[in-house]
Amino acid sequence: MPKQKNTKQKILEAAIDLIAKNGYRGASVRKIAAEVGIRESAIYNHFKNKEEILKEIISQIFTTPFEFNDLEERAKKGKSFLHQFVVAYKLVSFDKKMEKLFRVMMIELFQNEDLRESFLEEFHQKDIQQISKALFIMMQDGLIRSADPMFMAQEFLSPLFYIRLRVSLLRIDEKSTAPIATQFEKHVDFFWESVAV
Amino acid sequence: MPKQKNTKQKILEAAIDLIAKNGYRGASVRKIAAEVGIRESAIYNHFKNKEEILKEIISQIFTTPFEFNDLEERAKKGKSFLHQFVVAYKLVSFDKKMEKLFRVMMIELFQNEDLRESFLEEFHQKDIQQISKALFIMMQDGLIRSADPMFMAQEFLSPLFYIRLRVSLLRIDEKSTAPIATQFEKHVDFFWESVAV
DNA sequence: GTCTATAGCACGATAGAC
DNA sequence: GTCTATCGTGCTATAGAC
Repeated sequence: MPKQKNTKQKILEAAIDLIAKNGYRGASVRKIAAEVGIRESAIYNHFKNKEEILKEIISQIFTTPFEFNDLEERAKKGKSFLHQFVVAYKLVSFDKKMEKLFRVMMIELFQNEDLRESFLEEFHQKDIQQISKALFIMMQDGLIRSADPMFMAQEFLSPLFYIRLRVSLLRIDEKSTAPIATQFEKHVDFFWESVAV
Repeated sequence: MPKQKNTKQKILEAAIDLIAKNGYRGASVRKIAAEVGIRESAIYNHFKNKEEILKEIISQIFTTPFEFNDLEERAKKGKSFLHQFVVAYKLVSFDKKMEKLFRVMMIELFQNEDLRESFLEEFHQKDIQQISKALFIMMQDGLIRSADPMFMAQEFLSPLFYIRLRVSLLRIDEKSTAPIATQFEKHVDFFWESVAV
């Protein structure tokens, strides 16, 4: 089934584009079909209804991108681990596909309960857990001062989220992100200075 | 014109409620009228069209709540100034009306260019400027370490924003915010420990 | 300033031919 | 798997009576 998958994929991509611009309600089946180059009725050969399209998109959002399998070893390096993490975070922030999915997430977050739960449990929690694990190791090794690792992880991550949000907003209007792009790295410096022993 | 204002106010309140739930597109003139208890056509005696309702709501969002006229004096007190700011920030985060407006802002942020500009220029910039001014004074007084005050202000504010976002999300589903509510104050402690000389 | 009535359009979805 | 045709509904907005 190579052709079917192709059309289904096209529908999903068109839907992501349109939802990222106008939200779920603004992305009508008509417009999605038009963008793909088929009729509305053809959509229903690939998805039961409009909501199924959204559900499949939402599942794409939370394919957690930041996972280090050798976390313990990396954490021993202290600041350079955090730096690596932020470089990966920055890359995702500027990746076109991921940026669109981020917009979809932010738009629908307040209107879709499933998405809210995934946000709090996956998006939020998974990063927190990974960073807090690393910070805990750094505390044991005496690299950073002692504190609640979970809370410290949130202090580390929330400025990154805010920068990402602003990057996303600026790029919608095609404004320059140059002054903001360096803030990712500046944050690591500031944070390390804040917690290093 | 006491009666006219009353109806207009009711329309605005109903619109805020509905937009906070379903977004601008989901808040139809029909539903707004039904909630107020009048017919759709009557709405147009108070607003030129649907968009005018949104514009008036947006203007309400950015009535900047955090302004200290005696900022210089307060800043000299160091941590307790930051604590005062956060208490005010927390109050706004839990205020019912402000919480609804926050939801409206977050929902429409990615779909409304005017709102985006106001967000970046008012919501973001105004707080940053005030906090950075205070931090600058603290640096001069040797209370905290030296750094770019604007950047440090952002490091102070962005975790607050993230906590506020999570509070807002939890409250939609009427989940407990008890564990999260204390994070506002914990953030001040953590931040002060990070920058205090 | 409210009502009834209605215009004109876009929406999601289905039936049935090819 | 795509098409044409169509249904029923909800939408914003206006006209005109009261």
